[in-house]
Amino acid sequence: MSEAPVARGIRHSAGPLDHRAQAILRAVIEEYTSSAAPVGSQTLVDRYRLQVSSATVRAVLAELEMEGLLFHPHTSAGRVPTDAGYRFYVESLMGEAPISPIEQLMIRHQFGQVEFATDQWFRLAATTLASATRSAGIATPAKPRAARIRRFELVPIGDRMASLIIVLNEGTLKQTLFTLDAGTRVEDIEEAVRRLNASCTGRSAADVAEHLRWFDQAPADDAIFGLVRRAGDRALRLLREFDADTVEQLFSDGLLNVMAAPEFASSEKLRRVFEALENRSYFAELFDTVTVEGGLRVYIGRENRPEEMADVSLVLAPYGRPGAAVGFVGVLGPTRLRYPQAIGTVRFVSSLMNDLVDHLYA
Amino acid sequence: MSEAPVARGIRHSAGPLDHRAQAILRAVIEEYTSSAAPVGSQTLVDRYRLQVSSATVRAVLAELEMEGLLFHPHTSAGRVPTDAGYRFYVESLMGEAPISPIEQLMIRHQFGQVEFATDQWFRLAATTLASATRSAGIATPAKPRAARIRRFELVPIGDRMASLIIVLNEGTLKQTLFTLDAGTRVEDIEEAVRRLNASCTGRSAADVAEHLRWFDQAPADDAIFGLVRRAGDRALRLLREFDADTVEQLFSDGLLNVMAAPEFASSEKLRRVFEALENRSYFAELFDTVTVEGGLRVYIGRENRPEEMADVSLVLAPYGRPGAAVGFVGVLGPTRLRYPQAIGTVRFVSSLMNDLVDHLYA
DNA sequence: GTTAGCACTCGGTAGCTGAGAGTGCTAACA
DNA sequence: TGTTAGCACTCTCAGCTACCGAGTGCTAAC
Repeated sequence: MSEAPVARGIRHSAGPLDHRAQAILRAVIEEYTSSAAPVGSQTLVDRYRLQVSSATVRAVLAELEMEGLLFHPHTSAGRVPTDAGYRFYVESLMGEAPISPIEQLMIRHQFGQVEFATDQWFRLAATTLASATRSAGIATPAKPRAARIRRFELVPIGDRMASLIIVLNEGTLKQTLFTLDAGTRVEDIEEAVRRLNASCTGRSAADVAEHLRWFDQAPADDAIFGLVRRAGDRALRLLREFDADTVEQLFSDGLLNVMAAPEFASSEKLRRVFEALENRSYFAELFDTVTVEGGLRVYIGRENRPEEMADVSLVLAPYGRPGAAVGFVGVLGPTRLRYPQAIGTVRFVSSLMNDLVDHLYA
Repeated sequence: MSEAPVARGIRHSAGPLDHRAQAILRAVIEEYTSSAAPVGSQTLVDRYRLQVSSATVRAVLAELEMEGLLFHPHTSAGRVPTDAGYRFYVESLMGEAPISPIEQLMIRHQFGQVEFATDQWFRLAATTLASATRSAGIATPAKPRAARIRRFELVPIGDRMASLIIVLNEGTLKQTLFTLDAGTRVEDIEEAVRRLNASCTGRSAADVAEHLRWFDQAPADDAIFGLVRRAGDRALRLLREFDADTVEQLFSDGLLNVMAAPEFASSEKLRRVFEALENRSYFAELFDTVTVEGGLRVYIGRENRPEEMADVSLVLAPYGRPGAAVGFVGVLGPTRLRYPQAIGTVRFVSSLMNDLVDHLYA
């Protein structure tokens, strides 16, 4: 997996960049970020109060190109940042742009609205990130490493059906339909649930498997034991599926913002990005390497492994509790991303999500 | 709302089309559907075994154009069907293509896999429709007109939090976090749940509101009554939101298929379609007019009200139980849709969904 | 009513040109 | 030694023209 921390200053290059070269690189990136067109020496002199002539700037640009931080689409075009250029910018040049107090207030207010709706948290996170950065926002719910059972419920629906509900430690619900034998009595159901809860509460999938084996020795014709065993088996399968599934839900919003970017006008590049998003295996892989301790990370262009993501950047931050449940929030946009804003916003939203999760453990 | 039934044969035109004209219209549409390029007279003669010359075909094409069923992008291009042309084709010309037995089997098998996972049904429907028609599939879960409560649960999470769970009649779950007063006893919670269940089971939001008023007269300092009242209020709000929200969930899959179509290469049209999809109010409106009795409907191009949807067609079918819960499945693609297949597939999938819902009421 | 023949229309492509943007180099300068 | 003005050079892009070919619509003959 590619190493891509935000705040480390490695650069494999010939010479260090002097102050002026850094300032010019920064200017190129910021200009390109807003204009999406190759940047020429004259433009830089005009707009960035450089106290030198365009000829000097050209010399520096050539130097930056030698370093691999910029490139030339063709002879007579201006310069465009390379992935390495953005990386250097992100690590050493940019100032992180904290989100404005007014905007913070608005976002906090929105999160206040869904304080009690756990299943809305991550959706709101994605939506917020999308609208604040005018890029795509992505988010996953906080997911426990190994789910633990807090409670079972078995609610009859119609004559032969019941809804088997499993409440997990963090309040997450899992549900499955469950067929009842004809004439199953309500008291039997209640007793079965009581026994299930007595023996499974607080246990993980592995533990539950262990405990269910115990029921195998019970008399096969006992209605209650039968129920317990079947419900237990079903629950076990559900839990194992849940545990195995790293990216169970990945919500994204604001893909329209990305579509609007001129680099994706041709629709073919865009299509490939969408494909990469739909194929969640990349994210599963990513989430495995981003730990809560590691904090926020930035993946620029080709640093993303799938070829389809070569033209986009990803700012990703985990949230939650390392030992317990972890989720992710992030921003996805063209490599020409406004990194300071994107990083500031992702950091802010992930801290909000942290607060929400903390409430569950208070 | 525009009337757009599948199987009615109204056409406001000068003269009726003779057999040959119909055959030619059909050929144009089927050719255009697969080639996406304007169809010329010679192509028709070559590929559709018409026993006349291209000159004759040209005369007929001109006639069909007078009727408003075809049009000419420019003088020297072939013919392209108009929305009215497709409509006539759908209503009078095409044979519905039932889905192949092998494919039926495969689809049934997939649905068998999620038989017990109610929350997966509509997702699978959308995915199936997308891959079977190579267009976008859309689906909503079956939603009761007015939700009725089957059971309450209040499961403590951490010290001061609980998860308030409401099981609705069809087994749907609603959940919200709930703060507990410090030192709330487990027995009190259990008693409160018992009382809530006793007075609310089987009731709709309106009924519950009525019954909760009764608790207002209870002593304010009684811990159990306090719990009951707060939980009841919260539940009520949740139910009302649920009832008010027509298009709570709209799942779509296979938008990539639509992106691949040449008519959407320019990405701007595509963007507008995506916008229309994201803005669910159109679907809310649509779902209100499509009744279970009315069955499957087709909306072609500009028959869709939002301007953004002018270039796409929608095949939509309801499923579920008229009195109880209704959901929708459908296919969305370019107006150049393979209507026979799309309609056949939507019909098949909606009947599968019907079967699944029926199990809940058996 | 059908067909062959033909003139005509028009979009798309290829090729050409000039304008403009931006470079890299060089020689002069502080 | 670093900076700058000047200039030739390169390459894209927009606009123009010419041409090809697909396909039409009309007409006259069958």
